[in-house]
Amino acid sequence: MAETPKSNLQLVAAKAGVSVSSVSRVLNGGSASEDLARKVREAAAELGYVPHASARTMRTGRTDQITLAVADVGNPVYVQMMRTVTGIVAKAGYRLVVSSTGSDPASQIDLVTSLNRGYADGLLMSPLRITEDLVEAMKSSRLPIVVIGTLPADVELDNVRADSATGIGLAVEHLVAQGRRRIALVNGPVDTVPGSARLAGYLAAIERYGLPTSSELQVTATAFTYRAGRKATAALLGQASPDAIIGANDLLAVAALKELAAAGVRVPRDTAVVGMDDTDAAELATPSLTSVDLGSAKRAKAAAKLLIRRIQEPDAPVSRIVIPPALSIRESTGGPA
Amino acid sequence: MAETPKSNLQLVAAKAGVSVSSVSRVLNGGSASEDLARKVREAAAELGYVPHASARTMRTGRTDQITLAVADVGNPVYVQMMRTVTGIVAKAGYRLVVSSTGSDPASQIDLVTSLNRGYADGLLMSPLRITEDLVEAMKSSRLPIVVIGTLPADVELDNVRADSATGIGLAVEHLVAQGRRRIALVNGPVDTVPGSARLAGYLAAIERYGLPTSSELQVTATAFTYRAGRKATAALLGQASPDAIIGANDLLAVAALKELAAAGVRVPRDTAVVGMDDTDAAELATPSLTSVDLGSAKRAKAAAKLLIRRIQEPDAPVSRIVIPPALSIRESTGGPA
DNA sequence: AACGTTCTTAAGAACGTTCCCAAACCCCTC
DNA sequence: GAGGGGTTTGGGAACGTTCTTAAGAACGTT
Repeated sequence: MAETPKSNLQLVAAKAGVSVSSVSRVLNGGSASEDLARKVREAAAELGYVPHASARTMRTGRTDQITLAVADVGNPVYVQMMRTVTGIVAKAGYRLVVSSTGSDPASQIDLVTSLNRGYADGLLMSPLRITEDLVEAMKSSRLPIVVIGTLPADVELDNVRADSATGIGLAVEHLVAQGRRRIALVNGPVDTVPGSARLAGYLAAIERYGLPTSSELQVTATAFTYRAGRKATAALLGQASPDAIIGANDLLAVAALKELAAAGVRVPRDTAVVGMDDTDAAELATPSLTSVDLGSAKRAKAAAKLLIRRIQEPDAPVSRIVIPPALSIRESTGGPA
Repeated sequence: MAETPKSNLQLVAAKAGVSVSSVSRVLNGGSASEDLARKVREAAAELGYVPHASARTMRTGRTDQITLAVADVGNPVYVQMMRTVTGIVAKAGYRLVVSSTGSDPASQIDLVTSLNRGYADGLLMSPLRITEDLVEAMKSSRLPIVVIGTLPADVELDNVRADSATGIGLAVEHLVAQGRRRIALVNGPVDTVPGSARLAGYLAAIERYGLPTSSELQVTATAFTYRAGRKATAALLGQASPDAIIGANDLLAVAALKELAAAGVRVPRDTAVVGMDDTDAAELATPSLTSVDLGSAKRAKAAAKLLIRRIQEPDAPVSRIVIPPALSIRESTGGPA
């Protein structure tokens, strides 16, 4: 390989015949005579000088990195968030470090404490499960953290949340308007933040419309994944015959679509299906999937901006932002092809 | 917030009543008397000491970070790679920095040179387009780079490549065995590495089986995305009536499925469809998608291991690994439901 | 009791940068 | 031509860690 020699300020200074501090000044846009600036720039270019990130961090305390922690890089809703956040963060001059934590609270606590190691200026996280310990760790962090998702009311941390309850309300309203009455829920684990929120929203909406609230219409997948969704839907179909199914996220809903197709049930004629998150997967499904847009892209965008603001103004008041849901109607509930 | 005080070795040393170097020694597992070790550990725990990453990097030259550069975080094949790499890399004690470069060569060159800033110990990249400049930049990098994808033969860099040509051969063989003869290709941009490889593989296979090689059977999408795939397939159907379509990746193939459905063409009865990459999207599609497994997970795994090895032994001989393809047969070519 | 050996601890340099502060220089005015 | 202001440049400390080197303590040997 055509080795680029390792270079530093000192070498550049020597080559240009000036002092180290002058090189630093020129390269960081400080005031300098034209002659000096030219010499420095030439020497730097010739040596292929690039500043050493850690050394700079040490001196300035800034890393120009932001960490995004997600439970599962394979979940399309996180993919959507990553895509959005990458853009925002890059525009503000930060690099994005993506960390896949799994759903385990312990590894998330690790992540939060390791933030104090100083390899990021801030943390963006969307925890699936929130424990007291995690909240404690987040509160005592020296570096800013913005949570994408719901937090207990008394926690003084910036956060951007969805409104699952209203979102499910939209789905139920839409289904009821089409004459559906036996509306089932294929949920993810209820000990997770989205899982519990969606169950509560479902129950509230069902009651509001005076629909049957049989426990046979509620099943819980072991995870928010396609595979778990297939199993849960199979169990559901074995114990009830719903005329509509709401999946707690798009993957579960797509799984329901596939399981219904395998069972010979026609969608939407016999059973309508609604997903949540309105990810790419909803559009790609066949039939395309009506889905509750919980604003994941907007949430990610708002959270990233919030974090960047807080890094710049650590003492700004705590913000809590709620992104309102919307319904994207597609074929799986009789919408346009 | 319950501020954790900022702590460093000096504070811990003062609290324990010992020297800074002793604290460092104890915490890094060097030899020390039991008494000293105990005092140090107590003081460290009490202050909630965590070592400062950049300071350590400065001294040791290691960052414990590995960067993975992908063109598009939304492409399921990259998602698959990310998932695999995250695991391998974490097990070896590295954090993963994911960088979304887009398909622009300039930003990839930026990335390579910025590697010399020293915020990662190595780079894993899967470039869509390879230019001379990019190759030059990669060759002159001081830090190890492993390329996932095909490189010009004379480039002395570790790389792990797929065998698209053989992969397409498998697809064509499978289709021909079912009596298909008008086999179309929905390709991505041909100025990309996968795009050109797939076109070449397609042409070779078509010729090998003595099939008609009409240019009307070949269309090129503007990108490897669903949306571009819909347009390209629509154009294809306007100019030819293929009895099979090969998509250059799963997203293009899913787009073809949807476009065929919209046109009232039955899959696989009228037209069979094959994708490439064998991602989650293939299984989730309806009908489920036969797909050429180009070993993306295996490639990512091999590349990550190669990079870790090279970081540890910079002078190891250059490795070129080829992962053989396989065919996952599903409903879209008449496979099992 | 003096000396050598081994083990434990401490002092201090170094990594590459930024930035405060002081030195050097230039130009103008009296 | 000496004094003053302003601008340009350089010296050197500091960030927090690791690691080399050396000093000191403890112990055994002659």
